[in-house]
Amino acid sequence: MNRVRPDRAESGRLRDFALACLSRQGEMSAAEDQAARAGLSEMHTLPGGSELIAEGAPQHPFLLLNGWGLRQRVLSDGRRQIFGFVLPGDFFGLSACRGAAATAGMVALTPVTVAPLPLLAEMMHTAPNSTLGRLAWRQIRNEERALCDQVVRLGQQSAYERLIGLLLELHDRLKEMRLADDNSFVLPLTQEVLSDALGLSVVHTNRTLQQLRREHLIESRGSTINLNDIALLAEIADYRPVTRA
Amino acid sequence: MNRVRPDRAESGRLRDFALACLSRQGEMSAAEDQAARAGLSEMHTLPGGSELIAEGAPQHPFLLLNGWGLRQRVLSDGRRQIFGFVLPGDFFGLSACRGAAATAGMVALTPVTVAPLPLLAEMMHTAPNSTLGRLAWRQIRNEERALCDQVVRLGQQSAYERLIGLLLELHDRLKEMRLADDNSFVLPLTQEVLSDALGLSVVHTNRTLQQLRREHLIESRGSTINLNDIALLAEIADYRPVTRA
DNA sequence: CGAGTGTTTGATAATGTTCAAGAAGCGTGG
DNA sequence: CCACGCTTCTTGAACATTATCAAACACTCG
Repeated sequence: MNRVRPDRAESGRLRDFALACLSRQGEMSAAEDQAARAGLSEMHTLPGGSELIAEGAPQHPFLLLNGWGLRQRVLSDGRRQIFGFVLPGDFFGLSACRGAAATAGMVALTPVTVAPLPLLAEMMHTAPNSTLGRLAWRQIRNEERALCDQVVRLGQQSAYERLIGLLLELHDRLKEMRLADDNSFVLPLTQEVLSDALGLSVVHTNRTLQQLRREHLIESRGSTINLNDIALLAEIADYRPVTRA
Repeated sequence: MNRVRPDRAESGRLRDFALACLSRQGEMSAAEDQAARAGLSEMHTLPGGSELIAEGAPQHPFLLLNGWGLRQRVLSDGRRQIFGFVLPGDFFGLSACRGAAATAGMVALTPVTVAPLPLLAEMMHTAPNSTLGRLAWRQIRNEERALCDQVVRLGQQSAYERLIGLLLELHDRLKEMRLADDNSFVLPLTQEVLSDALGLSVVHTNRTLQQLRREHLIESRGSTINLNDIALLAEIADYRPVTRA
């Protein structure tokens, strides 16, 4: 495992980011704060492509501080389905059943910085009304909600709608973490990854993206993507904004 | 609400079934047993088509004693995606966050008999290691697992594979509840419902079913369906048996 | 029997995939 | 700074899968 510690300035920035995430649902108790800081002091960076959780393996809770991950399953013939993306500020490695095997693999898409938060799994069960406990449950619920959205996309929507729906979801989630502008964000995904998430071939994803660009619904410079008319996009894809209460 | 109480013989049978479901994960404490019996004494039957939980509405925990339900979302243009089916012995109306809005609607597909179990939502948080608490979590985890399976089906599999995968899942789950034979079961679904679950048109579902029959992989008499070679079917659909530990 | 719902069929069209190859971008080492 | 190799993106053409439309048939229930 190619673990590296982020440099001093970066690690300070990430610690602040983490503490903001952790107290989004309310102030942490002294004990929680201490546990969180202990976890944060162990933050480390892993290269893109690292497998953070193997499907079916036991899992431990982490907070993603930087970079993108994804949750996936690989079929025996090599096909891959991506369930969703894990963004900075998301917790991962949580399960409703303590110590249960992971139902999905978790892989780093870019280099990622993560911090272990073993207490999260504990508090989820021992102190469900604590700040950390509530965070953990909220994460599980948000994941369920995102999975449902994914099912609807794949089951009922056209390539065009699927792509729009996913872009809107990512934009929403990044904006909530203050990692996106009002109508643009950095999308570090190859078209192949996008395709595996949307259940499309790479070629078709490419052509659908081109169509969106031709229609001036999106623009892209490098990996930055611009959503030109979010209200219109949302209507096209029947998008329901995430209520991440 | 067209509530009806099941007749005496039926209600006794269902009570026994429920108690078996409730103690599958271990014996209930005296308090749990009492709460369960209180809920069971309020069991009632609703006609097919009843909406048991509205999407986005607050939800309360129930045990499904008889009949089939489904979890779905309806898009604004009328398209419907079915997330999965709720079978006898399943709990529904549970959420990781107490009092959270339902992420999916729950509708009775056939007439259903249900029993309220308000304690389940409580114990999930207050006594996570109790028999009922563990049951509740297991249910949430199983739902997540089933949702992932559904995403893989819709995203990566052909109509042929999807249909097989769903039939195998239903058979497995029914068998676990002793509601299916070794290789046959009653499938009370119209092809339209099946289509909305599989993300296919009714016509295509029909033709795919015919193909399976032509190849002698399945047989059907009325609504009873026969899986003729489960091992082969499982291989075709890359099916992973549900570990409902 | 008649109405309604569910299933089956054929013909045609849309959507998406595969294959193959070329162009563009990007990091690395000389 | 350039050349090289690699990955990613783009394009065209042929093909496969699945949807849509329209109609006939079957079954059940009142």
